[in-house]
Amino acid sequence: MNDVARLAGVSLKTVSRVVNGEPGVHPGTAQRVLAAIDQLGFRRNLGARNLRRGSSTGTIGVLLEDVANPFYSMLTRAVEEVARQFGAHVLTGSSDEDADRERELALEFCARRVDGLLVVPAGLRHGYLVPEIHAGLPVVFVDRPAGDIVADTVLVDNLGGTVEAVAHLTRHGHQRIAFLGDAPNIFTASERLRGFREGCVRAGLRFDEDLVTMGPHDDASIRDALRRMREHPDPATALVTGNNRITVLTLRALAGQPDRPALVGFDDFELADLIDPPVTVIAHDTGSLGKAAAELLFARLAGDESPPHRVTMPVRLIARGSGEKRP
Amino acid sequence: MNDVARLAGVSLKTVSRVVNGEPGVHPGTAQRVLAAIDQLGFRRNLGARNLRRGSSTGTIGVLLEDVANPFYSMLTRAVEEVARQFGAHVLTGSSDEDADRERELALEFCARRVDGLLVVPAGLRHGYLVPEIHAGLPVVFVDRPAGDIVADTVLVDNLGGTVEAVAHLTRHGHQRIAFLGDAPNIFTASERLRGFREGCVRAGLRFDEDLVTMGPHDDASIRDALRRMREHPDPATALVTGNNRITVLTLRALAGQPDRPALVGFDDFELADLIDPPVTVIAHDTGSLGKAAAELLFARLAGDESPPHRVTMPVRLIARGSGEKRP
DNA sequence: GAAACCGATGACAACGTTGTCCAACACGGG
DNA sequence: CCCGTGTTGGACAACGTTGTCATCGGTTTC
Repeated sequence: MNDVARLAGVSLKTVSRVVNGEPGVHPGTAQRVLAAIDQLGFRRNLGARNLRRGSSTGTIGVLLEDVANPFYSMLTRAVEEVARQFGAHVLTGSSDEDADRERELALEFCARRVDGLLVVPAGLRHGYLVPEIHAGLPVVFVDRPAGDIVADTVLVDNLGGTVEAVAHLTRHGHQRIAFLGDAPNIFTASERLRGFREGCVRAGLRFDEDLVTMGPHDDASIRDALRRMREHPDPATALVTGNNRITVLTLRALAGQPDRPALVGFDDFELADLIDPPVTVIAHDTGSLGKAAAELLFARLAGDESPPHRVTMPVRLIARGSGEKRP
Repeated sequence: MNDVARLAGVSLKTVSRVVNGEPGVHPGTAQRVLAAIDQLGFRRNLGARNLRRGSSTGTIGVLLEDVANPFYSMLTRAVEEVARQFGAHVLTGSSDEDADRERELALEFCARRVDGLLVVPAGLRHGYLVPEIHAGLPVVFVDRPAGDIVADTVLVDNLGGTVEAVAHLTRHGHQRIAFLGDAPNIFTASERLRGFREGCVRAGLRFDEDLVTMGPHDDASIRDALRRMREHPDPATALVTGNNRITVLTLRALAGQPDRPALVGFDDFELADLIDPPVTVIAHDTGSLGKAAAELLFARLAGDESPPHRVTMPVRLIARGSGEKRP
């Protein structure tokens, strides 16, 4: 900025005035300044500006498990969209379901003075965020609640969704239903398991531990679980899968096999309708989830001081066929 | 930091020393300082630190079309991974294939003093980046080259891929092959069209304009193109689709139709193997693409001053069945 | 016992920007 | 001719941090 001032033959402050469009600069002078800026390729340092003005950085941090997972990338996109409306930008970080990494990233983002944080929590302890929240940093938890603090949270109706999945299968005559869920320390996984139990109870089915396999899962563990469920003395005729990744692993394991069980998967996914048979899913709008969370965050930034919200987004069953096979 | 100093009864500088782990601080003093830091929930302001030290911000910007597109989210993830190794973070922005928005985002990121920029260019003019590049900002273009400047670029073998797609189809007896491509102003789309032509020539086929339909595409335009190709006096028996989105739209349009044409799609996608028939694709490793680009960027940041590189990543045909149907 | 040295600490300027305040100047009215 | 007024430009401090250098006890060394 000094160089610009020198080249234009004006003072530093005048350049600042021009850059900020403040009134009270002679048009001719402004012209000279702009020319100098152009010639030198000057770009003002937003960091210094924010420091001096004490203003916000116009950046929000998004912490999630893996930006490459379609579920989260849709979420990120929705958040970016909202952020854009508010003139903000998005810093993303993948925690890989590792609480330490999540914490590390969160604190790093705080040190960069993000205006707010959107977190899909991996860990269960979030006490480390208390000082930040206390200092005025808005934090919204998405998809899973914070472990040990109360804060704004936007969830999906995990329980209702799995109850509905079981109901759908029983409506089509299934009595023996298996559940393939993710690691039980993950909130959504345990909620969905709870919903599965609840669904069984409501349908008057006997809840059978043998038919439940929780993760973490890979190709082998899925095949294993499917084999056990097939070889059970009273085998399952249908199954509920706990998230999009498990559903895909299951579909791959079942591909080409005769006598495939009926299936309802939690989470919709692209091409679910093109698989044979088309996959019935419990769908929730990931975009809306991200949008709701981001809007909540920006409402806080705009000064909303009401007590923490806890929003649950609805889910809906999309019947495509895979759940309708008769036992 | 002042508050911490006061609380600990030391000078500002001593706090700075503790925070930075500089030697020469009495352990007892350091203890007091750390206690004060903890009590006040102090977190140093990285912006101010970078300003004073003139050091880098440890942030790189990634500009792409849409973070929600699986192709780009895998790219982002790979970039994030490399960035992490170098202790950097990632600021993402979706340009939505809009050159103005891309420019706006790029300049905004520059004002935030990102250390480098990874760009999947939407526009064709990148002169606006020249001052920045000249000022030492490394920029790597990914998936598409810059319009009017020379810079590091990491591409995919678009031409070779489509040539191979056509060859695969002709090997299986097809003589009439259609091409469904994206908007011709998009580099990858025009390259792939070029490859398609080239493939036809090499196979000794007559290149027929009637069988080529370029985008932008939506559901209706795809159905339209498919209808035209079916109703052609000498109809196509096979088709090549120009990217993952077009492939999916096409699959959906063809679903349930009798007498489906053989198909080879550019870009691999999840579940391609589970569709009936499994979809033969020209695959390229998006992760490697992002990794290569990010590594190039960080090499520049580490001081590599060699002339601009232009890397082309290989593609490979994954035959799954959809390309093998006899005409 | 003085000189030299060491470890611990602090005062101060500076990074690039902007807000506050004042100076210089031209102009018009009395 | 003087004063008020409005327009334009500049000096200076401050944002939160760190690098440089100085200070100040206390200890070792000759």
